Amino acid sequence: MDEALQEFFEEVYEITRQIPRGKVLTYGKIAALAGRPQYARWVGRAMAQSPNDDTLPCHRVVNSAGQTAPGWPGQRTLLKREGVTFRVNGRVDMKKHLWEILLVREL
DNA sequence: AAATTGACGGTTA
DNA sequence: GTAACCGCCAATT
Repeated sequence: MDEALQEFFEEVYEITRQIPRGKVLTYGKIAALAGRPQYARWVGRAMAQSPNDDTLPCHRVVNSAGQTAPGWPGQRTLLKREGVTFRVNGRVDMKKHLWEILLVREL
């Protein structure tokens, strides 16, 4: 694993930790917030290898279409449990729950 | 070394 | 509204 990429992963986790209950962020947004707009796929990789840390709400990360992670049905349940609503097509109602963060980030 | 693989995204049809 | 296409880039085959 590349050193810089490892650092990027850490930042991704840090950002993910700050997503409020009932809100979601997308892979692309997180990547951009971490300073690497083109690394959306690596955010996904970061989640895939993330330990089941209770301080890391990785279930609040969906793709830009509002779709939950493939191979992880439980994500839907977790989100619903904290008040996230889904549309009929099975996607998260981004209009309501996308976390609008304007820069910031201290670390 | 070359091709394939993703918890992805924006544009186009 | 959906589906296909192309760009992305380290890791894995």
